[in-house]
This record gives sequence, C-alpha cells and structure tokens, in this order.
Amino acid sequence: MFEAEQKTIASYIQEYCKENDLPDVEVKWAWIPFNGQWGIATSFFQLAAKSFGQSRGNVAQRANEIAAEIAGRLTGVEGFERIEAVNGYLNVYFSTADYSRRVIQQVLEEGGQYARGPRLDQRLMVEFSHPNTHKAFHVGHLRSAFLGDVVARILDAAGYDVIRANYPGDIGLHVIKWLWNYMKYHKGEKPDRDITRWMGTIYAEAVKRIEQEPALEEEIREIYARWDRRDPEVVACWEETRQWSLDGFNEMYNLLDIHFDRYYFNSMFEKPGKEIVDELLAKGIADDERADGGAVIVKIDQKLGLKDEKYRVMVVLRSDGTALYATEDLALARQKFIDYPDLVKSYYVVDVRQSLHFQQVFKTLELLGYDWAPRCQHLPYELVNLPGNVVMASREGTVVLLEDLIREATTRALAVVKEKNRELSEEKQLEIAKAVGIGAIRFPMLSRESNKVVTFDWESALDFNGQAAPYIQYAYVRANSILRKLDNFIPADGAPDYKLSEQEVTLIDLIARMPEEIQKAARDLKPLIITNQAYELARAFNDFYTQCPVLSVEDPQRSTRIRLVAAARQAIANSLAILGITAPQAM
RNA sequence: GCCCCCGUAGCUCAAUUGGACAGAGUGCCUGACUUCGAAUCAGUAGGUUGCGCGUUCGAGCCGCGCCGGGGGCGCCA
Repeated sequence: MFEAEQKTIASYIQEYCKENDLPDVEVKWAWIPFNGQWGIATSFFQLAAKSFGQSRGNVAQRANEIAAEIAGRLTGVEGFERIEAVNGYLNVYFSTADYSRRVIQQVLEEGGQYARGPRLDQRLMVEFSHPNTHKAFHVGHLRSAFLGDVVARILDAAGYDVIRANYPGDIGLHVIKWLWNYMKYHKGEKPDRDITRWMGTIYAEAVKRIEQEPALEEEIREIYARWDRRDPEVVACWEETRQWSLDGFNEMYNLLDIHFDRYYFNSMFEKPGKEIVDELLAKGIADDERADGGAVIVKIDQKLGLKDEKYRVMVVLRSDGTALYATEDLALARQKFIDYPDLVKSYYVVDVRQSLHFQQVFKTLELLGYDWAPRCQHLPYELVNLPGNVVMASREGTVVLLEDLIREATTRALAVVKEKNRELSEEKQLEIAKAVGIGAIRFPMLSRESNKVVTFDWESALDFNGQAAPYIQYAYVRANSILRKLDNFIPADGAPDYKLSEQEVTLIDLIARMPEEIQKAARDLKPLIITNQAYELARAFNDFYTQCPVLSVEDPQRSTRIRLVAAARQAIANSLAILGITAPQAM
C-alpha cells in the first residue's frame, strides 16, 4: 500500500551505501513489532557486519550508527510521520490518518472480495476426506475433511482455480467383511436414521465375530471371490449398502458445509490399476515374483540406482493377482491428469503414516515417464488421538462419533443462545447454535500445525471461550450490533482527521495485513495462519470495542469509527469464510 | 537396523521462515455489566525454548551428537 514510499527510502539507503563504500544489499522491510503506531522497519546488522570486512567490531553499535545516519538524511521525506533509529533498526512510521483512510476505504469498496488475490488462471486439485463406506465416520476423520476443505478455500482465496476431489474407500477387505456379516445375520435390515452409526456397528460386529472364530475367514474369502467374479447377489448388495453410506456422508458434509466437485471411487480403479501394473512389467520397472509365490513389486531404490534405502520396495499387485491400495493409487493419480491435464498441482490430504506410500507411488509414476508425476504432492497431517495416546479406530471401538460431537456441541450452544436471544424464533436459535457449535468443532482442528497430534477430549472440544471460533463470531456479532442500530448506514469518508487511538491503529493494522496473510497461507498450505489472523482480528476488535465508544461520540470520531466497525466486520467475515465458519448475525 | 515427525509457562498452543523484550489461551488470584451485547475486558503470577557442542553480528528456528515420546519400513488402507 506504500510501495512507492518504501522504494524512495530504499534508494536513499542504497545511495548511502555507495557513498560509504558499503556493499549493495537488498532492503528487506518488516513490520515494527510492538507499537501504537503503524510503521515498517529494516535492520542494518548485516551491513554493519560487512563494513568491518575481515576485522572484528561491535556490530550492534555500528548498525545503530548507520541507522542513525540514514535516519538523519530522511528528515525531509514526504509521507511519513516519524523516522527513528533504534537498536540497529530504522523505523519508519507512516502517517496514520492517511494510512487508515486508505485501508478502510479499500475494505468497504471490495467487501467480500477484500484480501482475496487476483485470479491466477492456474488449476489445482485437492483430494481430501476419502471416507470408508461401510464404516462409521468419527472425529478422527474430521481432520482431513476440515484441513482439505480449508486448504481448498485458502487456495481459492489466493487466486487459484481449485477442484475439490473426494476418494471414498468403497471396496476392500473391510467392505467384504461388512457384506458378509450383513448377508449372513442382518439380511433385509435397513437404517432409517443415523446411517453411518449403524453402518459402523455392523462392521464392528463383523470384526468381533471373526476374531472370536477365525475359521470364519474362509467365508470372507468366499465373498471376496464372489465379488471378484461379479456375483450378482454380492454386487447388488454392495451397490445398495454403499449408497446408504454415501447418503450418510452427504448429510454430514452438508451439515459441515463441505462440498466436492469430483468423486473418484476406490472401486473404479481396480482394472486401470492392473493395466498400469502390466505397463510396469512390460517396461521392466516391476518384477513379477509370483512364480516363486511372491507378488509383483517395484524395487524403486534399485531402479533409481540409489545406494541407501529410501523408497524401498513397493508391492503393486498381490500374489493372487488381486489389486491393492497401491495398485489403485497409481491409476487414480493418472486419472486426475487425464481429466484435468492442466493441473499445476495435485494435492493429497492424507495422514502422515502414508508418507512413504505416496513417495513410492509418485516415484514409480515418474519411473514410468509421466511428466506430471512431480506435480503430485502429499499433504500429511497427524492423527487425532484420545487422551492417553489412544488411537481412534473403529475396529477397536475407541472412537468418538461425529454425530455425537455435533449433537453435543450444538446442544450446549443452543442453551446459551436461548438464554441470550429470547426474542428469536426457535428455528433461528437452532441455526445460530449450529453455526456456533460446528464452528467450535472446526477451529481447533485448523489452529495447530498439521504435523502435530491433536488430542481430543470432550472438555476442551466444548470449551467456547478464549482461542476458539465463538470468540471470533462474537466479535463479528458485536460489530454487527452497532451497525444494526444505524440501519447499516455507513457514512462517507469525509470527516476531518483526528489522532487515532492505539486500539484503532492496531485493528487497522491487522485488517491491512490480511491479503498477504492469505498469500502466505496458500504458499505454505497452512490454515493455522488464517486462524491466527482471524483470532488476532477479533481480539483487536474486542479491545477497540471496550476502549473506543462509537455511537456516543461526536464527529470526527463518530464517522470514522463507524466506518472502521464496518471494515472490521467485513474483515472478520472474510476470515471466517475462508475457515468455513459461519458468521451469525446474532448469538 | 534404516527413515520421518514432535519436545516452548502447570496444561493446550503461537512466534512475521535467522532479528528488537519468546507471545496468546486456559487454570489460580484480583477487579469491571444503570454503558454500542460480559460467549467480553483489564490486572497479578508463571520461561536456562529437553540436554550439549557448533555455525553466525545475532539461534526456539540452521548443523552434529545425545535424552525422551510418536509413527513408518514387499502382498492393510
């Protein structure tokens, strides 16, 4: 926003360097960390260190001398309120009145578009969620769903064209076990509500039965064989029950405000996967050890000529010739680029335990000569555990079901909403409770580094205070409440300047940084950056709210503050939108 | 045996990618609703950033070595 002024100062610095025989260095600007006033800074430690050449000297002192000398030269430069040298840094303070007007005006003009990047005309795919049909949907599955959803929202906000893909595991041993249990003990049953929960119990029951009587494995194998030769009864049962799961997932995705542009199903890739295996064999990349009772494998390290083991060996086909996960993943990766040849990146939001697997898949495709292979990237995340480092596993029964969490969170939120918004209709109250409850669930999954384990416990999951979504939503509601009293009439920018308070400057500062935060989040694929930004924004607004009266003061404060409240409301709304969290009108 | 990730306040987590005094929330204690909504705010206390070397003007961040925890390594997904 002050690029021209930054360049002016940079040229002064470079001129100074030339005169003093100092090396030409790039001037890097950073925000001044703490202040009540808006400004940027650059340091001279590097320059000071170089000024000594081979000899040693007091770098900090020298840096400060340089900063002071340059500051002295800049006294006459326009557009800055104050320039100072402190601790080896040159601090440049902008004219806050001028700056704040620019920022507020821009936000109000751009509205929901504010802070979003220009369209880049580059297409990306984000694959995430990939739930298993015929199993329960538990809290552990939320991380991929939310992470992928928000990464997609961030990339979209940054200017990319994003395709959201889902890859449900609709076939595999777990499905066969389920079908076996259903056909043998539950034939004809059908759930009318809580579909995924019911699907989960049938699966858990199957696992238990087989554990108790291992001889039943034989029956499982038989069902698998029938599936493989497309036995009509098995296929029909699979199709019908699979749909129940998908219906259940859709219900939850709608509730969570997650949508997909494209569905790839695991079952679609058995055949194409085997074709790729044939290709691997034909090109001598894969080794067929089936004659010796082995499988079809790719010795990746050997093919690459690596001495140390890195990619190891990947099994691409079972010894009995059936496809496994790796087989299908090879075909899936290819299909994505057949459907969208212009993909700049193909992201896989899958848990960290599959890191080696994806390295193997991508490397094998590279060995096959697919030029798009390097554009595939795994986006790993750590698991959601239960206290005591207990892994959530449907077969162990150590899960917290998503339905239960949503129900509990919504119920708690509803109790508060009813208390505080008695005048609203029940329907409206429930709508708000959902926004608050689900927002509260979303936030903690996004607000930590994805390579850190999340430990789920009911108490903190349902804690709506502090660093949490409801705090941010509340700031939005407060801003909204002020503007509602004015029937949302925002005065034009015409009031004379006045000395802004520290709270106002801080708030404007955070609003102004949004565009680059979004770009940074997109570059690093980190939702955490946006949760931090949203929280800081809310905190700054709450601080402003308690310190700076709006409606009860006279102009020029009144008009400017109303405009600031409107800008803050917009900025908070835009941040929440990227996080997929609803901004309620009241709560 | 090889490889990957984590370790920061009692607890849960940040830290502008190597920069200014390591910051928030939560919990404890103390205050603020007759005010634009208290799901809020203000204040007190809490640190040898697991340990040790090294690189650097400067290290929570980079390198090496330990300690502790988690995960992965040819027919699960």
